Formats: sequence, C-alpha cells, structure tokens
Amino acid sequence: MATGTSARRTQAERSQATRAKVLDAAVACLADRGLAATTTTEVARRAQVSRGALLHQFPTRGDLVDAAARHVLGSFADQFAATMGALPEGPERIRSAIDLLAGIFDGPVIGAWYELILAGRTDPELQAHVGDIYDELAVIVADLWADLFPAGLGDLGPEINDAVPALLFAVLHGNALRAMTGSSSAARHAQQSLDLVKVLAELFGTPAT
Amino acid sequence: MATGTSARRTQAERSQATRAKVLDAAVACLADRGLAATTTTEVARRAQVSRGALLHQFPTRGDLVDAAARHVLGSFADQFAATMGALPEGPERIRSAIDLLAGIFDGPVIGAWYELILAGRTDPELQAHVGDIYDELAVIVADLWADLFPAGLGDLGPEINDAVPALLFAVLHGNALRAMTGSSSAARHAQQSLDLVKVLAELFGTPAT
DNA sequence: CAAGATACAAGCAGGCTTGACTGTTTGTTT
DNA sequence: AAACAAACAGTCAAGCCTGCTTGTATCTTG
Repeated sequence: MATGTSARRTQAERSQATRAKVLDAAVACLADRGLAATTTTEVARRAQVSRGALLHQFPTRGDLVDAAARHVLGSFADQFAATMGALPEGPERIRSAIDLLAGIFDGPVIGAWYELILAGRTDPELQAHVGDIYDELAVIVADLWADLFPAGLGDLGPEINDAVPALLFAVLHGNALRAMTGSSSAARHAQQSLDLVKVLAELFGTPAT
Repeated sequence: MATGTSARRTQAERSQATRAKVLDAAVACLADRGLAATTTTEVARRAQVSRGALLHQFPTRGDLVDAAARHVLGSFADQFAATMGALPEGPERIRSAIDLLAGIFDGPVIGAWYELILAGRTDPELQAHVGDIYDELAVIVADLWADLFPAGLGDLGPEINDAVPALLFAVLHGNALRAMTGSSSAARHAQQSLDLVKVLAELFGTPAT
C-alpha cells in the first residue's frame, strides 16, 4: 500500500502532511486574499484541516506567516530552476530567459510575496525574515544566471554583467506591481520596458555559446 | 485676522480643514503602519479629530481609503512638479532627473501607495479607483517628461523615447520594493540598476539643450 | 501491551474594529 | 433672533480574530 494516505502513518509523516497542506493553503490565501484576510480560520478551511491542527503546527499566526514566507521562497526557486533548464542555445537565449522570467513574475505567487514584503515594512521581525529570504533567492538566481551565461554578456567588465540581472529584476518587479493596478496602460508599458531590457542585454554582447 | 484658525469659519472651511487633517493623517498612517493598521480610530487620533467627525466626512472606512488614494496622487504630483522644476540644463539633465525621481521613490508616501495597490488586488472597486489614479499620474509624468526633454532622447524613434521613462519607472518601483525588505544587497543592486538606466538614457542620445 | 507523547478537534474568553445612534455645538438663512 | 442645517462628540451593539484550554485519537517506546 501507499504509505501516504490511509494506512498507518508515522507521526513525522502526519505532521509533514498537514504542514504541507497548511502552507500551500496559506500561500494561496496570501496570493488571492491578501495578508489581512489570511486568518487562521480561513487557512484551516482551505487546507481542510481543523483550526486546532493548524494551531498545533504553527502556534501563532506569526509562525504561520514566517513559514509561508519560506514556502514562497521554495516555490520561486522551483519555478526558476524548472523554467531556466529549458532554454534554447544561441543568440535567442537571453531573450528567452527574460520572457520566461517575466512569465514567473506574472504568476500567482508573486502577490503573496509582495504581501509579505509590505507587511515586513511595519514588522521588524518579519522584515528581517523576509529580507533574509530575499537575499537567499538573490543568490539562487545569481547562480542560475552565472550558469546560463558563464561567459558573461560582453567585455564591459563585471559591473555591467552584474547590473543587467539587477536591472532585469527591478523591471520585472516594477511591471508586476503595476499590473496589479489593472491599469489599462500597464501591459503596454511593461512590454516597452521589457523590450528595452532585451535590447540592452543584446547590446552588451551575446554569449559565445 | 487670519480666517484659518480661531475666528468664525464658514462651514466649507471647517469641512475642508478637517478633511485635510484627516487625509494627511490617513496617508501618514498608511505609510508607516500599513492599511490593516489604518483604523478609523487611529486616523482620528492622529488627525486630532473625533472619530465622529471623521465618520461624518467619510461615512465608511472605504470612503476614507479612496480619498486617501487620491490624496496620495496629489502628493506625488506636487513632488514631481516641484522637483523637476529645478533641473540643470545640459548633458547632466537626464542623470539629475533620474536621481531626483529616485529620491521621490525613497520618500515616505511610496509605502502608502503600495499598500493601496496591494489592497486593490483583492478589492475590485479599490483596484479600479487606484488604477485610474495611477493612469492619471502616468499622464502627469509623461507630460512632465515631454516638457523636460522636448527634443526626445535621440533619433531612435518614438518607441524608444516612450520606453525609457517606462523602464525608468519600472526600475524605480522595483528598487523601492526591494528596499522595503531591508535586504543588505538591495541598495547596491538599486544603484547598479539606476546607473545602467543612466547609461542607457545617455546612450540613446542627449537632448539638444 | 501499557504508558507516555504527539497530533488533532472543538469550544470559550478577551480584545479590537466597524458602523449606527443620540445628543451638542457651530454656522446659515430668513 | 429663530428655525434650520451642517459639523462634531461620545456611546453602543454586532461581528470577527486570536490564542488558550480541555478533551480525544493516533503513534511510539519500554
């Protein structure tokens, strides 16, 4: 029999299963209802777990939020790794990479991430936690980038090579944020910004492949 | 006598005065405590206005938030207009403009703005309201930009000329967002991104002055 | 298999916020 | 100045959320 569902499960398995369900539900709730509406009751309902069980695994709401933040990191890291693995070689590589990243920044998890960043603004502990996670993510992305473009983008020195991904991510964040307003001109401006980054990336050289 | 303070004030003046006090307090509260903590009680306390008075001017909390959003627009427009009026001529003009804009995006009001954008994500009415205001702001900025660089940035056609401010704003948003995490590498990456935009702006031509 | 620990379920008290309601002061109109 | 309208002040009930506490089922260990 499968050990996962009905038969005897070890305590660790039980804990892990409910924690996973709760964290998925928490991130989903964060994403489409916001932090304020992410109550322990609501998360428990979504996770199909009693509120008691949730509160057993995450004694306070703050603990749940912290854990959700880390869960988001994992989600992003997975998406980055999965997406960036399937890039074409050749001169289109950079443009494809940018498009794929832009796709991730259009995904549902980004909303949860912004909720956490904003909340951290007024909560020092959460801010430290989120800041650490952000830095971890930055390292993961930097490694991935170095892996994708080992030769660098051109001969303009390490400053520019480091600056291009920094610029790219800033633009992606900016676009994602504006997209949330549902502004009519958001999509157009986002496309403009992204195209310009692509031009820039190619301008500063194409990897040797 | 001054008509503003103690002597007989007209009804319109009284209303206007308390509305102003309340809106300033609301934006300030939004900026440094977040939307969730922006309660009618707290805003009234900060504005030194009774909660009854606040609720008289803004019957529901939603009305207050909507009005605060518009107040933020005014604040930004004022800052933009004031700041951009004092730019040097010559080739340093673009760099100065970018630095000044970056300064605005480091200001306190930006937090309030992001709170509203995020909240709009889960509240269609607020989202529409915020989206409209965002578009109004975009128009204001575009006009200002056209005023600053009437000749355009170069000969690369209107697409690029429009894309540069779009890119700039996306980057500024991205940097502001990351700065909120208190991440140690945020400032460095922000500087890199901004420098790259400056290079780009100059690369695509310097205005004729 | 018995005892203890862990995971889970359900109910309860306290605190906070919102919006409504009642009464008072200040301004306007005739 | 008298009646009316608007601005303001303070109190109240209803609803929600959090965290605690008590009780039950499942697993682990000796």
